[in-house]
Amino acid sequence: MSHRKLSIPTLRRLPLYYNIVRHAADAGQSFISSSEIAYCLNVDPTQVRKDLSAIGHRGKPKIGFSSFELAEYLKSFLGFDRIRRIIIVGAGNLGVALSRYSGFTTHGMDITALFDVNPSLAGTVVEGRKIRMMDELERYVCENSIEIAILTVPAMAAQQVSDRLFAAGIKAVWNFAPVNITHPSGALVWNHDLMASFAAFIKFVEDSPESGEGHGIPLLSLL
Amino acid sequence: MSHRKLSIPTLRRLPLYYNIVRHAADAGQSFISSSEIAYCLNVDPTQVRKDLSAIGHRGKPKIGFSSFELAEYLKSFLGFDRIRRIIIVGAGNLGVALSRYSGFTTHGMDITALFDVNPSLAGTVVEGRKIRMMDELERYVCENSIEIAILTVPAMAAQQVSDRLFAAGIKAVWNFAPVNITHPSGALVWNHDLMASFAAFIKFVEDSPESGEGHGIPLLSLL
DNA sequence: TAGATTGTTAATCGATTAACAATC
DNA sequence: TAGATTGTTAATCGATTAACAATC
Repeated sequence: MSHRKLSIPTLRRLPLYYNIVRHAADAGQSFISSSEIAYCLNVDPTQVRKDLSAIGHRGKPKIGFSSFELAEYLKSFLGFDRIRRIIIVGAGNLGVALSRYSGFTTHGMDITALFDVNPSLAGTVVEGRKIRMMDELERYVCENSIEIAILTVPAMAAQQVSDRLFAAGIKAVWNFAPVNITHPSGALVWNHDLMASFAAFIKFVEDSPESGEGHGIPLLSLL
Repeated sequence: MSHRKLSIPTLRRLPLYYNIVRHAADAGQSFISSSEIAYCLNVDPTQVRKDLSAIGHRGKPKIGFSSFELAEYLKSFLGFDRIRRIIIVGAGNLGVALSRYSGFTTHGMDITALFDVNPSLAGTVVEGRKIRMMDELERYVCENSIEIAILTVPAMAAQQVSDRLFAAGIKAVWNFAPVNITHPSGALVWNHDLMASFAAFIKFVEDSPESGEGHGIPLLSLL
């Protein structure tokens, strides 16, 4: 129980374990071993056991982990069974694409609204959600106690918009703009620079020897 | 020169350095120190110097790094000045959003085509590119010597589509589907599971003490 | 020059992996 | 039972950080 502090690598692996275990459970497989999970992700089986142990889940020696139980445990631990209200700020290509992504809903993330500065988008309905104008932002965030925002505005506007979000009470921002955002203590920014990620990937590919030894990279750390 | 093998963490930081340095150069700042770069990303200045040293770039003691020169160096090192042909397979929300993202073009990534199974999308033009049907896939990849594909198909189809991509000669896949893809040796798959990343973020946020000590997380490793 | 910043070697830190007893 | 798999402690590995001489 009482996980003191999970490392970020562990935190990143847990959702991947969930995908695998959920899939096994759905396919009717009763038990799954740490080796099976580890093989899928190309990590060490010990790593898997250690991570699961860290969040307080016990397996059965000789048998493995009950797929269904573990899936439910991870689901609960990761909070996929609880609803969280989230807003998307910036209803451009990416913002709209994310708002249409069904994965959010199935993982308990309720995207309650989209915001944009462009008046021509006012009232446009995307996936059942009306695009709101930026001048409604503060009131909406306060009245609905929103704490998490996905930021998909242009880089130039990211800092300015973030300042408003923090002032309105937002505690965490998932930032897709390729800029560093300064933020008050007590708030968090998790940068997700798609281009930077892709560039690192390309470079990795080009630096790799022509004949990779198949499945040899820790896919994981590359998330 | 001759960087033997850059670590993945280093590889992920380089594009972020580029963003910062390019921005400084564009703003007319002649020189930038490792500390300035490090501060923006909340990493250690030594880290920055070590990374830059690893790719063979030298700074000037007492002065720092020439913003313009470093920006150009990183641009060249990361290959942003060379054109690479890429295809997007899966013209759904995300695939279309990515194809519209101008960042690819400005970083030398030329998205030459989109593919989808949905016949009703046949011929639809997105950002000047015609959506092609899957039966053209193999021929297109071969004839245009495409080596990199962005995979934005539903999870269920990911493995099957990947098999076709590898068979056609694709060497690297940037996979957005939340499933592990088995691939032949010599090919690489870089998973980019948006939901898993977001889930780790949310969990991190909820586990953090209410009063974070502002800007205290290594934003970096969280990319 | 003196002070500031680089480049690099050495020390630290933490994550991954190995080893192995416990167990169903 | 014997064999397989877990859980955990110890060892390894590699990335980050500290220390400091070199330098403009």
